[in-house]
Amino acid sequence: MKRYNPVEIEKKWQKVWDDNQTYKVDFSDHSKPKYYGMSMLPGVTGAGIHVGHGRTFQFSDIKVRAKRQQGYNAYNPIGWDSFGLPVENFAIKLGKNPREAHEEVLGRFKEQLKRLGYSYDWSKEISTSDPAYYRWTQWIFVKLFEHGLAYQKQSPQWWCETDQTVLANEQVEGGKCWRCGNQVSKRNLKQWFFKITDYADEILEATDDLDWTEMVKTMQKNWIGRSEGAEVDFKVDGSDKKLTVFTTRPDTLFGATFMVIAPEHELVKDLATDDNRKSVEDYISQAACKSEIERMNENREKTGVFTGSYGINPVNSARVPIWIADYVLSGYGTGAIMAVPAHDERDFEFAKKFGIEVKEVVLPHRIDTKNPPIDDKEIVIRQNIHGIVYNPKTDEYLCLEYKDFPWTTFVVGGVEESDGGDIVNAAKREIYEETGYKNLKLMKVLGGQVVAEYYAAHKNQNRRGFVNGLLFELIDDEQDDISEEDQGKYNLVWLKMSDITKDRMTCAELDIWLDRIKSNKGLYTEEGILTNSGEFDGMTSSEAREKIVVWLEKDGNGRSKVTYKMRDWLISRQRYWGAPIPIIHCEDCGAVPVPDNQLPVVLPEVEDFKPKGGNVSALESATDWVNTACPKCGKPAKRETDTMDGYACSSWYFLRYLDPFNDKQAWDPEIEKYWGPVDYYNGADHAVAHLLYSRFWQRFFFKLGLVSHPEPFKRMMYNAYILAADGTKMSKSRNNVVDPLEIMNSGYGADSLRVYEMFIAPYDMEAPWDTRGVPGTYRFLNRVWTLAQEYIEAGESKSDEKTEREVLTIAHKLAKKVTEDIENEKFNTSISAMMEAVNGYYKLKDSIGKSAAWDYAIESLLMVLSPFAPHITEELWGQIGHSDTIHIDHWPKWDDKYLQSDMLTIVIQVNSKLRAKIEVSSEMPADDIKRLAQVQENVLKYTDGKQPTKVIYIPGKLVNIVVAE
RNA sequence: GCGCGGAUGGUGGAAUGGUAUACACGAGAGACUUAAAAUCUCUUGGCUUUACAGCCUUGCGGGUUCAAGUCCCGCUCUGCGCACCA
Repeated sequence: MKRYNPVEIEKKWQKVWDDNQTYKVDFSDHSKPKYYGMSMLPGVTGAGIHVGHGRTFQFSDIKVRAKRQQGYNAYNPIGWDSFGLPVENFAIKLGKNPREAHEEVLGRFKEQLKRLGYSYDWSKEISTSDPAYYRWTQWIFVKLFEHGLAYQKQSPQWWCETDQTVLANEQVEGGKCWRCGNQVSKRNLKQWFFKITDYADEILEATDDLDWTEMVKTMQKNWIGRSEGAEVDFKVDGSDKKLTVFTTRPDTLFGATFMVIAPEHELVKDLATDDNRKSVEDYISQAACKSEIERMNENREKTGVFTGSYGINPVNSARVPIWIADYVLSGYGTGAIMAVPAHDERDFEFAKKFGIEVKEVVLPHRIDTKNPPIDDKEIVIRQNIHGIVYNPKTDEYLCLEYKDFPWTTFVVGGVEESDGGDIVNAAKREIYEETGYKNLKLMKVLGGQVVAEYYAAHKNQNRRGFVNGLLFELIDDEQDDISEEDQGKYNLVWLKMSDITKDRMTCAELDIWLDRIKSNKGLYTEEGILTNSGEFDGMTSSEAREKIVVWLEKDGNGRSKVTYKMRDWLISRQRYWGAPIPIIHCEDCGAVPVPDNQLPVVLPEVEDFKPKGGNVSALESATDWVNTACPKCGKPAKRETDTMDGYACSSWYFLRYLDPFNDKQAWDPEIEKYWGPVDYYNGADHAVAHLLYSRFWQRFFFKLGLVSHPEPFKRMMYNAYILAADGTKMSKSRNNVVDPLEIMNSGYGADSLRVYEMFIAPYDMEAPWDTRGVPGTYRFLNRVWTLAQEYIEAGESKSDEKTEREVLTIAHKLAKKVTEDIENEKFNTSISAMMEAVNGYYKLKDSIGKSAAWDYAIESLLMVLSPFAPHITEELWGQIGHSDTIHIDHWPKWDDKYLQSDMLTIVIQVNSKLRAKIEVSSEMPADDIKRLAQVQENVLKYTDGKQPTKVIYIPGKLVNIVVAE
């Protein structure tokens, strides 16, 4: 018997696949359905991939392999993300030119990928730093420029001191550079941007319909951060200027007691009065020095200065002071806000610190669900108080439990004339009258009023109560008797906080009181009913919001407005290793795009490519290259010296994969129409960068008619991290990586590793790496090998009909299970199913041999295992007598008639507890099964002679006998 | 703080509302062997029990249901993302 030698057979088959170009795809072959799937473009930085990457590449390979076997013309592409900061930094570390550094380690990557047996079409390999590729990246830049989607702007942007370049928002993670992990700061520079915000709405809207991992969709939606609201113009008092603010809460406009502008706001100088100029200027220069990180780290303690100017609130002509503070961001909205301290936490903090008025304009609103208002009944307004009495000795609260109704309440009452309109007096009086307690200390007034709506049955009217809650502490037990009438109505009870629940208490606004007893927040930031808001009083927030905006629009003082958190994509980099931005700056003509016939703008060779620092791009030194002629007027002009963000290169590569050698266009739209869009099995990065940028570009191409779908990735599944032995994410920078070559070289080979990578956990769940698991899958493949060898060596099968049937049941079940699991992308359970099947075959091994059943069992096992372990299956496929490759057009069909066996196991429960199991023929009628179930010995023990109240039968599964206990 | 996940044996993990712990790893026992490795077979959630069997168990507390890991309500812990976005 031949022994399983993975190292030998893997080498052999990899060469055969290479020589035969087994995985080469002919795009023009439309005789079969197509399948296009891929994983991320690998970046070549470092010694090679680790097993975490392996899991990602593995996954798409299995998916594509399965499709290829199922009769698809299936394409699994490969290429290299070779431009950009990561590669350049890697080169600097190596002390080499980026091109040399890249080429030096590329071989290692290729070796790893080939040794892992991925079914890439190597004949179509691409690389983003190849001029034949970036010629088209530049062409796309020019197209964007022509459509007004690439523009230059001076503005404060993230700057990484270590990497000496600006970064996009998406490349700043928690205030740190995505590459080097050092803190970044802001610099005010003139930079190139792609106008992704133009597509924000479109992208956002399409997100819900994508067949993507939900988490990524959520991250993208949050990143885009759409907010609906309004812009409101405040006139500046004593000036013809106006200050425009953005707010999502126009319903709180009457509560604006001050305004705040960002230190970078353009009106800063105009607003600072002579008296305040010095302090304003000091504050601005201070804010400019402070890094963004420092701003964040200062525990968000609010700082700011008064400008000396006032704004006029268009709704009520209130004169409100204008402040400058760095908690208002210049890049969002209009860089200025109206501050409503009563209804916004940040404004509240600021107002408290600087002693500014807090004006409440929105009251919380609750409708009593137990006694809801009835339509068409009169609405009566009441001023109410809730007196909540706390006994610190027992840690209990005083409540009234009514005798005639299922009501429990705090002390509730109205404010009477005799109280002088004072809610504290009213509450004390009511507590005394209803409970007799005399000695109380006011702890706190529980915030502002709350509006509670309910139906008062005894008066047949709807009531809208404006309720104040007051918390008292009991000083001592001294108590007078209460009236006999009241004694007949209710009992006094003391309840623990844990017993004061929504179900027990008759109080629609209970949650608000409990919240306010526990916390000292003192402000209400949600929606409610308007108060102190002139003609809008009594309206709900949503109603008022609309009416106020309409009212503002009429006088031109405001308009509804949508704002996004997402900013435009900053793409210039002051670094050498990237696609040069194809722009020529001419003194007369301005920024002129390089004409198509002059593309590519080839990246010049320079002596010293290292970053120069101080906003100077590395390409400045290539003076021969920089100095050129304006394509428009011919006068001397200078080339743009910034290069493009590496993400630009990787935003369209899946399109180039479909036409990698085209030198007339970026890709042929006809090919894309047939092959796009792609299924994407992505690594755990880039959720808001690459995946968003690509969607933006694809939509742009779609508008130009260059692609047939508005979305680039039909299915996108996002894998979770592989954790290293130390429990942290596996990565080069943490120095905890496991090299797949190491495992393969230790004798287990690629197939065992591949199977283990998929077996370890579902793809979208993070999983700790444990190399000790590989021998387990190696053992499994060995068992497959042994099974096949015994099958080959045996003659005619000696099995009887029953065994044949058992073999077929296992085989057909397996074919169905693996086919479905692959479709549903649950590869870990398909491997379990294969292991189970092999275990089953082992039990029947004595009968192995040539027969219809065993032929099918062995062949179908090899076919379903093949995407996971392509080498061993190809080898055994040949050994059992096939001359073609297993990897094309070989997938088992199953027949449902083999899936069920003749006998069923029925579980019998008594009162839902498992008491017996019976084997019955699948033919047996339900009534017979129920009857049989009830006479089982162990069942009788528990039914104890009683008649069942119910017998539930779930066909083919279980009987539940319910008896009274 | 906000948003999105996760929590099941010693470990990784399975379970369309219907036998919880599949499949593996690890551990233990046995067979083969001069011996070891490899291989094969069996055992393996906890407690009680010679056995039959019983009780308990899916982070915690409630609820719905004949039946809950799964659905609903309220928590705890944990991972990830965003974070002064008005």
